Amino acid sequence: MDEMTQPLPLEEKPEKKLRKGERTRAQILEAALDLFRDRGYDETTMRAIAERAGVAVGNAYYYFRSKEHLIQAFYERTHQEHLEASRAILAREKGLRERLLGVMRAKLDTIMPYHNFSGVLFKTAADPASPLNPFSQDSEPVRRQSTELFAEVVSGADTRLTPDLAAALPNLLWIYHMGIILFWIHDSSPGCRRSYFLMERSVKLILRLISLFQFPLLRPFLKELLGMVAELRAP
Amino acid sequence: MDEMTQPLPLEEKPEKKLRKGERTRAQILEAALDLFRDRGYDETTMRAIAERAGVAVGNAYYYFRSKEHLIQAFYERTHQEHLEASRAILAREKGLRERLLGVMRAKLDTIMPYHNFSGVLFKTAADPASPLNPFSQDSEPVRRQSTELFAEVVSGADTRLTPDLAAALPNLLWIYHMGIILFWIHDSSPGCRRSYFLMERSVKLILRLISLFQFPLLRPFLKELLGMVAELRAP
DNA sequence: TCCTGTAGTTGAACGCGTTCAATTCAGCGC
DNA sequence: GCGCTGAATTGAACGCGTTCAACTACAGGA
Repeated sequence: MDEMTQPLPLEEKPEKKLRKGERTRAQILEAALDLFRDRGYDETTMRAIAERAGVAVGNAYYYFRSKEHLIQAFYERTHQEHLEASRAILAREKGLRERLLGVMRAKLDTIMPYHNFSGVLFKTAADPASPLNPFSQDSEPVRRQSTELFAEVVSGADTRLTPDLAAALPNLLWIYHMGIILFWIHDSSPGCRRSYFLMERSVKLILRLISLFQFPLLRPFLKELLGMVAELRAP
Repeated sequence: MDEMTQPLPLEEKPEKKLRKGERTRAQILEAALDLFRDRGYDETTMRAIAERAGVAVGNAYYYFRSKEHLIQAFYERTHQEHLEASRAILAREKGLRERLLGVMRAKLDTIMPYHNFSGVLFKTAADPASPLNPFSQDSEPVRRQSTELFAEVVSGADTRLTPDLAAALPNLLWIYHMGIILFWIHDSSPGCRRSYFLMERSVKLILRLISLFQFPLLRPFLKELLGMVAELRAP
């Protein structure tokens, strides 16, 4: 119901119709999200979206390159919601465990309302050719923001970490959180409680692992793990 | 080039045309896989498949419920190829490291020719509603066979393992190998060498981890990890 | 006021996956 | 041979996402 996704009025010309295209774009997006929520993605046609928005089919393609790109708008919306929910948690909690747990729980809470049709959503997201897939160039901003969030989870905590581990953790945690989401997508337990269970237990395990890595016995192992990740990130 | 995927001649009637439908089915599948490999999935039309198979387009739908179901045939075929390639390796190698490395390398070698359209493969596989997704009831047989393969990798090795770890390893290794495939799908490096690199390095790490778990210091951690996995498998 | 270029808009048309009523084929009892 | 039944096969047709040549609206300079 709220106004547009990327409302960037660079030049403030007249008050009312500062850019006609932006209004049309918002109408199309709103129509699409409404229909997606009501009927599901596959059951919503571009013709129906255009009709509800009061424009011709071709016009929708003037503002959104494809039907999938309409999903991306939704995707970014939940992403923003998660960032805001996380900010409150990170301002409150200081322990690494509480911070990670809070951010991960906020993530699941944010996407929970959309579990029904998340399948189609992430189905397209899993395609390497799709602009929606989390590893693509197209979604680099969202990925970077997300990784920075985990960087703040780590850096703002009162836990002491070795520099190399602290540097690698944001990316490792981002991959970890993708794994939890992948599990959640396939989770059909009531309320997705298995996903919450897995998340809580695995967060516990991660913190245990982190503290274990303080022991000199495990340092070589950690070194090798971090070396591998570093080499993969810089081909 | 070889003959059909599921050649199960239950009744041996005449020699040549024991079941006409089976030949047609094989022709369609062969045409589809050839075209998928040469042009990719999206660029291959059902009309092109039918034409190459020498049948009408509707006939393809008599044998395969959808274009996606043709993927499943591919999935099972590469799976079988991998099983056979692995058998030779497991008969030869006795070290756990060599066995796991060999099986994982065989996996990548098997699916490499199809890297072009593997994206679509995982795209459909990621949809929880799809019968193709690796966690579904429908693909349980393949998943079980695959897990049993990793069970043989572990049980046939000369490495000594604690019983609880040995019991959980097959499932953990199956999940690990899914992760490698996920990386491979998004790997655009020449010859997918990054995937091979990740696989080799991570196999090393896994064996290091396994030997580390012999130390009493890490036993509680292992216990907790195995406990979590067990609880997730039996909801 | 007219001209011109750009942003915005249209809808017919294309190729696709998929469906299905209609048709042919193959095997079997008589 | 005949008739029957189910398997196999056909191809036109449907609805879909997407494209694009053509059109309109409008701001700003001459």
